[in-house]
Amino acid sequence: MSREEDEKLLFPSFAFPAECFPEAATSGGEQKKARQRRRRKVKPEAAAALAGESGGDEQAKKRRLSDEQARFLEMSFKKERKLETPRKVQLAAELGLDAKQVAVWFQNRRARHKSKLMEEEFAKLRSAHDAVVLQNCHLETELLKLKERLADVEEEKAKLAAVAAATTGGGGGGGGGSSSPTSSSFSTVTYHPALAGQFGVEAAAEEADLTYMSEYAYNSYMLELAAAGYCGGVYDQFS
DNA sequence: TTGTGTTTTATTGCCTCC
DNA sequence: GGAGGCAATAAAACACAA
Repeated sequence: MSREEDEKLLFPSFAFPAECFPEAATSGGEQKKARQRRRRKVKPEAAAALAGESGGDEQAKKRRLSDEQARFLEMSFKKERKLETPRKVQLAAELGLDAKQVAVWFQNRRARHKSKLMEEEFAKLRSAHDAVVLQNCHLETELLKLKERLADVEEEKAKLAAVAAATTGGGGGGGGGSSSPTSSSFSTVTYHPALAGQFGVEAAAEEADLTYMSEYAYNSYMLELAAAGYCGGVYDQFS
């Protein structure tokens, strides 16, 4: 399985944007490609060295470090990520290893550390991304509810206008001063004249923008509506 | 036991810095 | 130009399920 396939399996629905990898976008990217193109074999002399000078019998080709050695190196790594030469030589002497082995161990340890950090960073980015997707979903739902409510209000408005036209046209001053409009199907909402303009033609475009509002802006908008007396179940949480 | 996946140790080639 | 770092990779060592 190739590395790319592997990564797709691990991170199926996520791709870092190109700007996350400035080096890949510049000559560094070419560098990387060149490196990937490279295919090498272990040189015969290196292979022989690995097999041991005595003809490569039972002599271990790769010697695993003892637990003690590994623990000691790990402690050193916690103290300092990179070794000055004298410290490297000292460590090697203390552990009975080659200075080169110590250098290689630190090199590999730094690589592991870096990859772990990247995994953590990836996890953080993914959870932030998921949170934004979720919030977007909530906002879309809210938008739908608002649109339904708007339609109801428009309908009520039309009915009231029709009633008003009928009564004024008939000439009679039909009894009593209190004329606050009410709604049978939308009784928790007080239709506020000051808001009438907001729910006209421009309102549709304005509402569409809700989808892209930040949570803060969205909440502020809802608070404004609540303060203006435009209250309903949907807005209860904001008032 | 064996096939397979993962981890660890080591090498190679390129780059940067002094 | 040599030393040291890094990315990519090879291959041994190890873990473990079947």
